[in-house]
Amino acid sequence: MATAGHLPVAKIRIDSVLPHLDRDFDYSVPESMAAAAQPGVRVRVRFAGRLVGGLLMERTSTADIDGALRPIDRVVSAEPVVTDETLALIEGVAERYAGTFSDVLRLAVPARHARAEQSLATDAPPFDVSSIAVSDDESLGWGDIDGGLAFLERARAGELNSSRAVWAMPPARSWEVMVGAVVRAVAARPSGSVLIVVPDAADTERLSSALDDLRPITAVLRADHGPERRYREFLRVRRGHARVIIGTRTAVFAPAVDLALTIVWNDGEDTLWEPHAPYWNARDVAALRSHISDSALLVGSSARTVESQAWIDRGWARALNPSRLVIRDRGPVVRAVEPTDVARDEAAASARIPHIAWLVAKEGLRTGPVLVHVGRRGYLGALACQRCRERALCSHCSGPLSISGRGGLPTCSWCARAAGSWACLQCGGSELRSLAIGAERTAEEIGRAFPGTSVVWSTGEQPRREVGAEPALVVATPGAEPVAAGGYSAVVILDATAALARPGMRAEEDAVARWFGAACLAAPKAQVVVAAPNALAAVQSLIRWDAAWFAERELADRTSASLPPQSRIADLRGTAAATADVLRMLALPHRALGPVDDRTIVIVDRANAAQLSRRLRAISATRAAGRSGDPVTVRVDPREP
DNA sequence: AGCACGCCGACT
DNA sequence: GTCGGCGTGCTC
Repeated sequence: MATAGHLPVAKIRIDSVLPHLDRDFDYSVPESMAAAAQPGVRVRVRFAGRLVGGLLMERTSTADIDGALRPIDRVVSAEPVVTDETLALIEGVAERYAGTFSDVLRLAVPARHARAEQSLATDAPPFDVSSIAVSDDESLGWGDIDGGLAFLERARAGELNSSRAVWAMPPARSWEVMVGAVVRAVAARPSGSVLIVVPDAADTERLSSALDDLRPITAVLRADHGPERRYREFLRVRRGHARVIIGTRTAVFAPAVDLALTIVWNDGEDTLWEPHAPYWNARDVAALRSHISDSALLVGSSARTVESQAWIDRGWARALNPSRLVIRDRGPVVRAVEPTDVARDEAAASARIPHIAWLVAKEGLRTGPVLVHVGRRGYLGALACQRCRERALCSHCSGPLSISGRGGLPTCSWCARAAGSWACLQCGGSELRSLAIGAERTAEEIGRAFPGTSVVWSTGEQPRREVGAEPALVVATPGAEPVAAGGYSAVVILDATAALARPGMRAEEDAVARWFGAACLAAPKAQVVVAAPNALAAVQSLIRWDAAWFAERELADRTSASLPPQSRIADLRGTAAATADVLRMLALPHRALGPVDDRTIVIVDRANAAQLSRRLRAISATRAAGRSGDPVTVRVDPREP
């Protein structure tokens, strides 16, 4: 078999989860494949005697090893599936999260579908960008943001360059309209792609509806589209037919041509975390991408995440906050009510609605729909004191008590001890009650408190996307709130203390994000009631419509506890001996917590952050190759340490 | 991961 | 004398 005359060597990355094989291997390029074997194409090669898949990284003139090379067995398709930029991104993510290239690649690139490849036109269909409709600035919401119109103007002028911004929603505006305005601004330019990453499939639909006139140049990337459609949309991006790319978390790797801007919406959502190794987060991948390709980045949320606030503090991104004037003029009137302020109306009392909340809802129902925001079904098991509603904690380790299964005993979710004779630490009460109950039952009970009112309910399993402007009680769980035409006339947030009492470092931040999400759906100057003590910082941030202030506080707390984002941590899971072995090999100034339950947390300061990732990656490779000791799973900056 | 090569115990 | 134990090492 003749070898290609020009650049006869191909550097191939093998599809393998083994960390010690995560490097390039040299193969010769047969003359017959010289044209097709370009960087970024999928190949099949013989490796350790077996035929395996691989990715062609680059063509070179000489090999790194002596002796004869094996030839590439086959070029699977001449269609490159990565660009120079996404190749660097995938490698960068593997390094940052101490994982393997192939683990990241597998998620970044959908499975090949030959029919999709053949049926898709080679050339982009014609589209006249001058036809893109631009609405007036007043209706878009960017005028409500300090510096917002200037940002939009720079996007229109093609002057975003590598700027990074973090925006928080102003009251009574719609995120898809705001995102849409920026997308249009970029799409109306003669060139440049814009990539928008959203938390779930429903959000891709909301956004693509708002951008309907851009459909010919829009691709939607989501996991539930099926292999053929998924790969076709991916190819439309790769071939440059789509300059507007909307998708869920893996879309952050989309091989956009000439990427100008990446937008991440609602960056605190847990769906932006990849559940498989190496457990990356789409916001942070987008940040890395902006860094690698010098493209612009816009991250936004109804509230503000601690991570994006840290970017602002560090001067890496600029804040685009709602103007205080607009908050005063259009913002909802937010009130905190004690959850123990039980309604005098009997039916409302049985539905656990605080008196003022009941009054506000009743008043709101005179003019339009009222949103009742209830806790998640998943916390059905959580327990609190019957008398003072304080969260019930284990007397042994202070873990949260819950009832798992039917008629089960109250048990600690941390140490698994049964709470035999429980007494409330707050008031000494001895009776337990369920902290939050399901949406369905809540809807029923709430309906009884408002006789003659139509009740609509929406949950994650059975979501309702929108409701009309006519009066109705809309009971919804977090993340499943329907949008109301013209906005809700009132919003009532129940189960607020339960949300704050959830275990985990992000409980308060998550609760605040959910409340802002619900409050954003209110009409201008609408009434919002949150059933939680007024003095809590989380509640204050909603009252003042100041998510940045709350994020600052959380960031300060995390910083003083040496937790990310101002430090970098790694969660090592494995036997005590194995994790100790990894720590020994680390050779980097660090602090270690544990081992507790086969988990050890390693903490390093920001100066050593990149080094920690690199070292852990190398250690994984060495240990896997030597088969020395038990395996250790590594998570860099996990969502919950 | 697989699959080689490699040097020590009980068997046709 | 050999068959095979799985330790160490490599895979272009």
